[in-house]
Amino acid sequence: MKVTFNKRDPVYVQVVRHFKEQIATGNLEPGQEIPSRRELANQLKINPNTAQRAYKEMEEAGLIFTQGNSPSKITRDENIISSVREELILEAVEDFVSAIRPIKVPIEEVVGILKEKYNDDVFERRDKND
Amino acid sequence: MKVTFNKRDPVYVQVVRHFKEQIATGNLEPGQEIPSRRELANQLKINPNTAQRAYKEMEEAGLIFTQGNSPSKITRDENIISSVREELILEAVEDFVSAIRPIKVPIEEVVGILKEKYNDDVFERRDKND
DNA sequence: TCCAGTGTATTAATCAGTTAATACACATTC
DNA sequence: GAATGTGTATTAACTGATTAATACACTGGA
Repeated sequence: MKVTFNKRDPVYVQVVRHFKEQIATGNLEPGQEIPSRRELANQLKINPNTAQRAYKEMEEAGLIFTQGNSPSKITRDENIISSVREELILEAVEDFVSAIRPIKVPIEEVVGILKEKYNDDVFERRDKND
Repeated sequence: MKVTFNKRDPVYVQVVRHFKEQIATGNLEPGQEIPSRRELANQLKINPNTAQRAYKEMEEAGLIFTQGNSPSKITRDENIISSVREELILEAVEDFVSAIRPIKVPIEEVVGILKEKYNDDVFERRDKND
């Protein structure tokens, strides 16, 4: 478990996003246990309350569930899981579109640059994340 | 002059971005006068100090220049202007790539969704902005 | 039993951004 | 020359979001 934080977005938002990505890619499986609030806080060097806030959001979104006082687990609801993936993709695309449209760049030019950048640095990146 | 603000980013940042877009598209021409700090604040319903901060950033970035106490003007440096366009595009693409890559979606699928969304709502949008 | 680890809740402190209130020098216009 | 409208600077207050500190209740196992 490792997350690289940016300074722009709130930490708890970034934590939620990280879990969503892990769920979307299947890296975290349905029913799988996730670290306790305190342990996550230790691992990521963040405050336990920040971890708690992230988990609370995920719980309310149905991404994880908690029984008694045992560690939370990833939801087993496949509908939720697949919609997480869709949501992440759509959100990224919509942000991108609203960023790029005001500049009035032809779509094909955008796609060209996009493909180029998408394949960039893929080797170093593979070392880091997988 | 009209800008729709989101709540995520600081207002002064959004103002700067708006001007960059206008410069990049040629909607604001080299040497063209822009509203005074106080007038911009009036138009956008923001605090004069926020307008001042935005202009200060733009001045430091060489996007605008100010002589004496007459209203600031768009730079006449074509290098800066074209690099603004490049910068906006590259930044958007890089943000998008780093948002989409962790989800491990095939690039062609992404491009498909992107093209679809890019052409979406183009009619209503045209009414509003042009 | 008791204790360590869990989830949960409450309150305080911190921080960035924004707004606000003034002030000053300058120049253009009336 | 006075007035108005520029740009610029300084300082303080406010506000909402975020993070931090602390406490409480529960439970499963040693």
